[in-house]
Amino acid sequence: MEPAEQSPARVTRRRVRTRARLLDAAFAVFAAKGFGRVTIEEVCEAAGFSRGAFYSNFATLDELFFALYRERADLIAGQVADALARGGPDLDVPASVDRVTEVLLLDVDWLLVKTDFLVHAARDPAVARALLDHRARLRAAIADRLARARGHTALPAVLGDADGAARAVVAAYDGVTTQLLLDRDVEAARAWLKHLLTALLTDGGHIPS
Amino acid sequence: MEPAEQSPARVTRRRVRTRARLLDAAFAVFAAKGFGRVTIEEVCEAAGFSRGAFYSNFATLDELFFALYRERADLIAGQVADALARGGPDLDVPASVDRVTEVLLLDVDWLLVKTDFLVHAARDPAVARALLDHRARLRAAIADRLARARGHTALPAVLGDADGAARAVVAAYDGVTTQLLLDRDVEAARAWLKHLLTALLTDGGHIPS
DNA sequence: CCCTTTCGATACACAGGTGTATCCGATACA
DNA sequence: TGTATCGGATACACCTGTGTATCGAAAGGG
Repeated sequence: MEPAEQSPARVTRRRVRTRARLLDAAFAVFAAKGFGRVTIEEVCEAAGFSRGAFYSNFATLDELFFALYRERADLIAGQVADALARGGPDLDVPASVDRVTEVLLLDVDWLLVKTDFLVHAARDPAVARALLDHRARLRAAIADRLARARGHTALPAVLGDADGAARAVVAAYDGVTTQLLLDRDVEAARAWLKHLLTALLTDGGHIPS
Repeated sequence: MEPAEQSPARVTRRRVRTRARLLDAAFAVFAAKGFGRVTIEEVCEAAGFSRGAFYSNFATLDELFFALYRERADLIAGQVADALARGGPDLDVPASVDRVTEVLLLDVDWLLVKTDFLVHAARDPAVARALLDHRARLRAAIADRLARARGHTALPAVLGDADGAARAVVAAYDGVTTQLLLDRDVEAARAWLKHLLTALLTDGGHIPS
C-alpha cells in the first residue's frame, strides 16, 4: 500500500531516467529564472523532452517542484548528518562547525531554489508543514550532536538546552543565507557563518586567528 | 532635474491617490498570492481600477513591485531608527532590543512581500545592489547605536567591532524571519529574537525571566 | 464658467502557455 | 523473437494575460 497516486504496474527503467533528467533540468531552470517565472515548456526543452514527457511524469509544476526539493533536501540532510557523525561519537564543536559549514554553503543555486521553495511553502500550509518537519529533523540531529559534545566543550547556558542551541544554529544559517543570496560571496558567507556559530556555541567564543 | 521617467508637467492630486491605492492593493495581493503568481488585472481589480489606470502609472509589474518595496521598506527603516533613537543618546542594549524587536516583527504580510522581493533581487544584480544598499544603511544605524551604547553595556569582543555586531543582529533577524514565515507564530518569533539578540549582544547573556 | 490638459475606462488584437487526445516507437516479459 | 503494454511526441482547441489605441470624463488654470 504505497501507490500514492495511481502508479503504473510496471516502473520502466526509461521512466526513471527521464524523470531524473526532468528533475535535473528543472533544478537548473528554477535556479536561473525562479519558480514563479518558469514554464513547463522551458523545463522540458532544457531536459531535451517534449511536454508529453512531463505530463506523463507529473501532474503540475508544483508537483515537480516539490519532488525536486524533497530529493535535494534529503541529499543535503544526509551530507550534514555525515559531517556530524564523522570523527567519532564524541567530538569538539569547532571541528564540527567547520565541516558542517563546508557542506551547507556549497552551492548558491541550491540556496536560490530553497528560498523559492520557502516562499512557496509560506503560502501553502500543507507544504509549510512538510518543510517544518524537515527542519525539525535537521534541528534534532544538530541538537543530538550538541548534547553529546557537551562533555568536550561546554555550551553556554545562554541558549538553554541543546534544542535551543540547535535552533540558534539554524537561525544563524538562515540569516547568513539571506545575505549570501544578495552578494553571492560564498567564501565570505562561510567565514561569517563559522564566526557566528563559534560565537554562539562556545562560551566566551575565542575565534581562531 | 528629477523627472526620472518623463513625468507629466502637472502632478494631479487624483493621480497620487490612485497610485497609492494601487500600491496598497498590490501589497495585499502580493502578500496573499506571491509576486510570481499575481497578474496586473488582479491588482487593478483589488484597487477598484481598470488596467488603464495601471499602465498610466507604471510600465510593468516589476516597476510597481520595486516602488512598493521601497515605500514600505523606508517606512520600516524610519520606525527602526525611531526605536533606536528613542530614550536619549546613550541607552542600554536590552531596552533597545525590546523596542526594535516590536517594530521589526510586526506584520507577517510584510515579511512575505519582503522575502518575495529578496528572491527577486537575488536574480537581478541591479535590484540586488539596491537591496544591499538598503541593508547596509540599516546595519550602519544599528552599528552606530551599538557603538554609542558601549559605555553602558559592554559588548562581547567575540563579534569584533560594532559593525560586526550589527551584522550579527541583522543575521539573527533574517534567521528568525525564515522560521516565522513557516510557523506564523509572531509572538514566539519575537521572544526568540529577543532571546537571540540578548545572547549575542550581552556578554554572558543573562535572559530576563 | 469655460477650455485645455490629463487620467482612467473600454475594446481589440495578439502572444504564450496549458491541458488533452491521439499516435507511433520503444521496452520488457514470455 | 513475438507481442502486449508503456512512454513520449505531435497536434489541436482553449484560455488567460498583455499591451496599445482610442474615447469620454474629470480636474484645475485662467
